[in-house]
Amino acid sequence: MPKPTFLNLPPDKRRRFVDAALNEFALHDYRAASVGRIVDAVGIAKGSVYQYFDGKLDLYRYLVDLAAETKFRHIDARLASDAPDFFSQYRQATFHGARFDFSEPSYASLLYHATYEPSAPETAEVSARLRAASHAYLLGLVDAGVARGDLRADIDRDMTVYALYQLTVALRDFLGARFGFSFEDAVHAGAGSPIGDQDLSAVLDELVGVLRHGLALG
Amino acid sequence: MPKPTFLNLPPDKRRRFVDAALNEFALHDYRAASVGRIVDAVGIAKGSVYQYFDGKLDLYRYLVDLAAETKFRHIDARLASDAPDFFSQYRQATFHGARFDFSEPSYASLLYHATYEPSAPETAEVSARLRAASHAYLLGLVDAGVARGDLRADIDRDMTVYALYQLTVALRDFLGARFGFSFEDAVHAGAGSPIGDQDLSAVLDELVGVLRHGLALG
Amino acid sequence: MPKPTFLNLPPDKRRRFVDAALNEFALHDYRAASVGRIVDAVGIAKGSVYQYFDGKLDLYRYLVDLAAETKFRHIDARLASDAPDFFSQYRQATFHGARFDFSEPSYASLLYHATYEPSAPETAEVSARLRAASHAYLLGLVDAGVARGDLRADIDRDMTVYALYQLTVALRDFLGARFGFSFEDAVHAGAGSPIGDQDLSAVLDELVGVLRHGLALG
Amino acid sequence: MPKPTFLNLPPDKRRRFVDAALNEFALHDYRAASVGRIVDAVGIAKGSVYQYFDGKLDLYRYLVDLAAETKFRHIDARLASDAPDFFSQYRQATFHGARFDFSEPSYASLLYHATYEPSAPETAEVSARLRAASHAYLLGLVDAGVARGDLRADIDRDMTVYALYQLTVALRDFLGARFGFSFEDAVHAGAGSPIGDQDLSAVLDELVGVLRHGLALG
DNA sequence: GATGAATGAGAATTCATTCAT
DNA sequence: AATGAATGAATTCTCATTCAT
Repeated sequence: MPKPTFLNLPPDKRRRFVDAALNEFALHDYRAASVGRIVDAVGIAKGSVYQYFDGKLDLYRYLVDLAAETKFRHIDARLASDAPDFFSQYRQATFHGARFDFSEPSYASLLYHATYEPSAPETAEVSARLRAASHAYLLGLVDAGVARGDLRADIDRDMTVYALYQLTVALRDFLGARFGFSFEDAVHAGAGSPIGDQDLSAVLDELVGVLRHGLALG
Repeated sequence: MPKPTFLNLPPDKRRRFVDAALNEFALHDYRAASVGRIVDAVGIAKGSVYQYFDGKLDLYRYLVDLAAETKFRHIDARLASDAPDFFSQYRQATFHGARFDFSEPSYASLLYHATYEPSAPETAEVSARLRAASHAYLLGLVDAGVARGDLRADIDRDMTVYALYQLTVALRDFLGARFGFSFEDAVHAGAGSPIGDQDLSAVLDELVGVLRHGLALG
Repeated sequence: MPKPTFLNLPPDKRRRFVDAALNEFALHDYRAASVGRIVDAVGIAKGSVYQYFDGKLDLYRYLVDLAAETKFRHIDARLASDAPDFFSQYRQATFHGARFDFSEPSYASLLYHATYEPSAPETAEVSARLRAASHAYLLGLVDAGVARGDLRADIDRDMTVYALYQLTVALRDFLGARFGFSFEDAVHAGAGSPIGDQDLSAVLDELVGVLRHGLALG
Repeated sequence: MPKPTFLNLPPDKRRRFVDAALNEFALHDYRAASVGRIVDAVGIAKGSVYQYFDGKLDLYRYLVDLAAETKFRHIDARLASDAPDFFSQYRQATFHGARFDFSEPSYASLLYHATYEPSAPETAEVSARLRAASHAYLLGLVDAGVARGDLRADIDRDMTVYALYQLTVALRDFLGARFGFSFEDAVHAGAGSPIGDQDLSAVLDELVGVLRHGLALG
């Protein structure tokens, strides 16, 4: 948890600090991220970080939570309120999630790292929390879909959630590969929507198609 | 690439070295893995590592390639030769892949780390090569499936491969979560097949069912 | 020396500050004591300490002097006025000193630290002054004892004082060891007289016996 | 415990390292002692210290043990073998102990610090071991004295040991005060016997006299 | 008078790599 | 071929003190 000192900071300074920290953790995983580089980038003293947070892990935890909340809020704010079926709901959420990732590549990369972070045992709890939040979100979607009759009632809910989660996360890599886009570069370059909505829509159509009907012929 | 010195090593010594190194990289990601711990485990001098390999990265590259080849060979050797359809082929490959992971948890953990390794920029190429090999393997399966008429002809081949790849890799986590199994513990404990063939089969049936027919009702 | 700011403080606030500071220096030696922990305990700003005192050393000096004066006053107030002999005088002073230590473990621990404080060169002068005060006190006792004929006239007065001083200070450790008592715990727990007057008397009888007649047989 | 690396060091280099470390811990207590200053003095890399020892605490432990053993050995080697009475035994041991302290002021100061070291909780065990060794040594002397009839049979053995211990340790300060001698200066200046045997003997005669017959007249 | 954010030198420790033997 | 001691840059974290508000 950030200390009061951090919360009392002038908004501009706080923003510059968060941006630099975000950048560092987007470009390097937990172990490789360096407190020294962050303070150099912001132009403050090393000790200040420890006035703001309890230490590197505390800062990391804050950033991951911040990124997750921001992304979820971004998505929720854009979901159509008229209840469509499960697949279009998932499609919408994924669409806006991807758009968020493009516009905020630092958040996206941080979350990606955090998802697979094995670089330090002390981060396990952070990763677990992040996964749990995503799973809960998807489980809600799936259960509603089953209730509404969009999904087969006999599916293994946990496995379905796992599959959806993995496919959604993997979208990042797939889009990168297909459209020659690198989130790492984007972290340096700042935002920019390098993949058009049309392209993104096409990919999602394909993905949702597979999810809906499977791969088998007929 | 291993230096000649390494290849000329007495097989037993070489094996002990590989085992210890495997263990280290299974338990820690690239950055966190320690050359010192490896030499301590084997009981050789630190300098020897640099007589065998160009450095930590070179050793890592060697181990990842070794693990990948070993796993692929293990799977290929067990695939039924009479041509089944795509889904049963994928099911078989995945089944034997999982069995391999259980019996060789060090290889499995190393490969898992390598798949998501972002801890050091210098490992990017190793990870990329590993992914490329897996993709090529799956792409072969998919193309054959399309040719044979098992799969719809209009699917996006790359996306299909991506999806299969992710779901296959994620199986590790899913099985761990469902059956309370930890690969990290297994690395310490040695082999042992903690999940019965029946349980594994049930999970794969479910997964293949989804892949075949999708999630939608009717 | 405390600055006027400190002396003008509302008595209650001043007391709370002194208590917290006492506690800190009782639990840690000079180097290890933390200004930050003190202000946290009192709930004031860090800068205030520097409005009250010139710095950590100045505060430490004040506390040591305060503790020494308080302890001496405590003892003097309880000494029987009818002049007994030297040994019963020393016995009385030591008895009340020990009682003071039990009832004010923070003062006691601070003084103990200060007696042996080598953790920072800048505290040397404080320790020296503390010793000098104790020595002067004991020297008065000894000289009176010689004058009165309680003590041999040919003793080395300085050495006698040194011996008395050391034995008195060491009493703390001895009582702790014998009765399983920890001043550090007492600092946390608050006062309480964990060693009964009877036990204390028995120990002092023994000590005074040795001082009086020595260790030799017959 | 020193690592093999340290034990395999060329004697000269090892000696230079020990000397520098001894100096550092003689001049500063555990907390205040700086690994950095030691390596600067020896002219080696910081990392080397961690090739030799597990860390600062391990090094400290080694030095304290070394100093204690060296001092005990020094004393034991000089004790007259013909069994005198308790008091002359104690006198001899103390005499040679003091001579050792003068000739090896670094050892002496280190041991003095270690005796009263409260500067870090992690050193508690080292101090406790040091005290225990001294107490055991003195207890042996006392028990033999009682058995031989040199000491009264009704003395409190533990208290007697405590008293002897304190007085012996305190001799350092007393001699310093009486003869204007500073161990800290001596650590810088190197050895030299600043106090003649005659002076030392006179002090010890006085001390032993008090121990033997007490302070009381007649 | 009080505040508390900023400072920055200093601490211990790690570890891949080198190279003389 | 093997050794293993030496390196030194890099890491996180601490804390008394200052000073603008």
